[in-house]
Amino acid sequence: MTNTESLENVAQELRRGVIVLAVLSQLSSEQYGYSLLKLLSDQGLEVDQGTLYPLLRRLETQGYLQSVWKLEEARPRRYYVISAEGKKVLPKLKKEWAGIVSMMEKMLS
Amino acid sequence: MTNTESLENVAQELRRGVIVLAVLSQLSSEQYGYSLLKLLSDQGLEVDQGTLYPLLRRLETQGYLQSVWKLEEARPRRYYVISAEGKKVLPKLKKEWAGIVSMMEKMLS
DNA sequence: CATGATACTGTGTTATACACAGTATGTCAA
DNA sequence: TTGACATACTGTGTATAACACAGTATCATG
Repeated sequence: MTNTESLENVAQELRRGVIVLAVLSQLSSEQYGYSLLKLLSDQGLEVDQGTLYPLLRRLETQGYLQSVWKLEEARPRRYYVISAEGKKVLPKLKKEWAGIVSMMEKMLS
Repeated sequence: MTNTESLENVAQELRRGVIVLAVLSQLSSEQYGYSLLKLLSDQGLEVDQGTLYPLLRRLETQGYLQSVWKLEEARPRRYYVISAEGKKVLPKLKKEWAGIVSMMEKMLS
């Protein structure tokens, strides 16, 4: 493992934590996996397919997301939206995040 | 798994990511495991022993930390400090972190 | 002297990210 | 029209890491 790879790993760990929050926050409007992937990367969060798709399924299993297959479009797509449960959790997560940010601000200064 | 537990899990994921950055930033001055544990929790970051100790060993293996046993004190303690490699990586991680924070700020607004 | 805080090691389990492979359709330019 | 590339998803295997849990032992203090 090279040094740059190793740094990349640690930096990755940092980014990893926010993926769930990012996904939940973006799914207030309906998205399918691939469009969400693009939406996130547009905003600066690069997520691998092999990470996002399993994550979506996991969050659905945990009840934070709902999904439907839409077959009427050109190409069949599985659309995800935040669920009622997810909507309850999201503001709590945002608060948690704000807390982390201000904590780290103090710690790093 | 109850709902509160489940929320706790997701919130935990969020916190998890910053632990490495927090640890590296705090180890500019020498600390032993337990004192670091207290130092972090004083600043609002609760980390489990079973998480912190393995993490310290891991970061040492990866070359970001150095450690020495100090036996001369009342009780033998393993002291950790950031290594030269760690000092190179830390500012890069801080930048990465700043990037994540501003990205999430946009995403959540 | 008992109790709780301190201080560490080690193991097993589970969850998770990610790599990798595979499938298939749409689009567009040469 | 065909080849390449983007789109869009599923599924499996593996390495890693957090965390629970257990165990050990010393120090401080009421």
